[in-house]
Amino acid sequence: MVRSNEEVAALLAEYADLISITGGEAYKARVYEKAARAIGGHHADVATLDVKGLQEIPGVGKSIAEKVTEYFRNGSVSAVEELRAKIPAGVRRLTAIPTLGPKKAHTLYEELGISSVDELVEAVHAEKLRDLKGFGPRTEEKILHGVELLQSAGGRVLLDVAMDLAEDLVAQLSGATGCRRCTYAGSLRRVRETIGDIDVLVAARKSAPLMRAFTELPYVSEVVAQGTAKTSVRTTKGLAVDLRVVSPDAWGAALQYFTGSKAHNIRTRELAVRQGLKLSEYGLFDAESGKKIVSETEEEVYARLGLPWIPPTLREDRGEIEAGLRDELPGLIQESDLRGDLHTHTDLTDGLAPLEEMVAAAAERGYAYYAVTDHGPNLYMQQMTDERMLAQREQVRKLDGAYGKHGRRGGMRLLHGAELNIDPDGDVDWPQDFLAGFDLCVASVHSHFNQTREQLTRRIVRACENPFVNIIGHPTARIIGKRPGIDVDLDEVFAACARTGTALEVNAHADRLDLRDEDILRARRHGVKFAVDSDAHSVLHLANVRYGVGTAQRGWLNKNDVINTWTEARLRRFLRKEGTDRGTRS
DNA sequence: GGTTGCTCAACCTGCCTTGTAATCAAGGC
Repeated sequence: MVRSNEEVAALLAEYADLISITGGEAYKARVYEKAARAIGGHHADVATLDVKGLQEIPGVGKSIAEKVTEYFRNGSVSAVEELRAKIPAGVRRLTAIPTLGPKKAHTLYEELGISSVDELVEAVHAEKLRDLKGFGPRTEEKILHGVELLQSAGGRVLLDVAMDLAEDLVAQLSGATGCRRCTYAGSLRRVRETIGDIDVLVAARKSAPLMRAFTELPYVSEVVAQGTAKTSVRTTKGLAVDLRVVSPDAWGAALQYFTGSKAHNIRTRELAVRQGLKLSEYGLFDAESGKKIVSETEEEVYARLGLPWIPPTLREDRGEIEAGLRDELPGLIQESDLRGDLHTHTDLTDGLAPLEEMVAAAAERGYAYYAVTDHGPNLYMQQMTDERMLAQREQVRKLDGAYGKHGRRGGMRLLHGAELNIDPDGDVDWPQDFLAGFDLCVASVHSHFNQTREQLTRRIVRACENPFVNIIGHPTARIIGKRPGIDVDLDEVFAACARTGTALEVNAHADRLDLRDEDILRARRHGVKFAVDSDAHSVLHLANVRYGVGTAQRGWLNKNDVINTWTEARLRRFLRKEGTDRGTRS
């Protein structure tokens, strides 16, 4: 995301919160929330736009456009400052506590002057809340509990953690009495990079046995709410899980509804309304007669709205409705399209498994080719030398062809490569004559993350211009929840990649997912190619490519965009950087 | 406050589920 867009999005979101806390018009708050999302996801830098240009962003009208330009002119927005003066920042933070919304936060501030989480905890212990209207002993307990959760878990978990739990839940509930169908929905089904809570959906005639089976699972530590339609629990690891039981004939409508996203659902709902229909989790109905039209499958629901079935990874209101109406949805890349993995490690450097084991596991996955790319010598802790790298190459050449592809002839081909370190100047580990011996090179940033934007941009562009660098590994170097991405002019990097025939990685490791979906969308417009790689450091990691494929789908990639879906011959041509202005090797 | 259909007004997805005490707030997609 462009940094200035991020700033403006945060400012507008804050304004929306302040409006709801001060009891302003609900619609007004919603409009600012919507504009914040639209600007956050906008492809161009909003700092470069004037009022007219800003108004072309959907959801941004004259008033918001003027506030944005005011922000870039003065560094602040007077309307926001006025509300900030009324409501201390800490009050807004109170609403992050589960079960405590804007109304209660406002009451706490107005009546007791509470403006921070610490003050709130103190007030609860002093039993000051009891005199307030709407606050009872249970509310006090819930607030303390909510604060604890807020401070321990921090909310969202990584995709792989959520997926492991969800798949187990689905397996368990599928075996329960009366379960007709069971799957996970929500942001997990859309393969978002982090998951706030897991939504599990079951089709059954009677809900009670399912709810019971659910709450009795061994890793359920707390039942937050239990009803006939919905039960919410928290697991021993602090994850929130909702189970919803729906009637089997409403399965499609419910799945569509609970998969979201909210923004996507708003759009589908609008489509329904315009056609005199009403869409809810119970089905698609005639608005006048109330007669149910369809609800059993997602395909039927979408079809009746005039849409093809939309893959969950696209359901973010990023143009998928419009594309669907024109019947121009992309043919998304699938995991089965991957013919190989181009970024993996062995125990020669920081991997856990020896070469033979990694290669055997790759062959097991049915790959047509597989690249071994251990770290070069510039990451000092890896203790790499020319001799060790060349010895590995010899070993790779010997194994090449020894592993069959599903037992068929013409076995999996092995590529010998390296993951080079892009140093602060944009140079990499070895001189060109040594690099020429590799089949491919991934180059990545591993240190000096705090250089200036100009330095970082130049650094990566120089790496792209190296005729032996084929893939930029985890391009922003972010670690989700731990380290933000480097401050780099991605548009300049994308242009350099397109110009030099350098692919960008979609690193599939769940704590990286780098590039991220939004940036993939932008890069694609520059004509960049991608490599969806596991960056596996162990046999188990090879399977992480599923998250990379999900992320690539969220970036609207088809298989032609991804070099490791190509045939070996086409891939090798790309690796030689032929036909680009860096096609000087070989 | 923005958008839509049509010049100013109507509409905004819209309803469900749950818990708690307050006759409503919070949270969900």
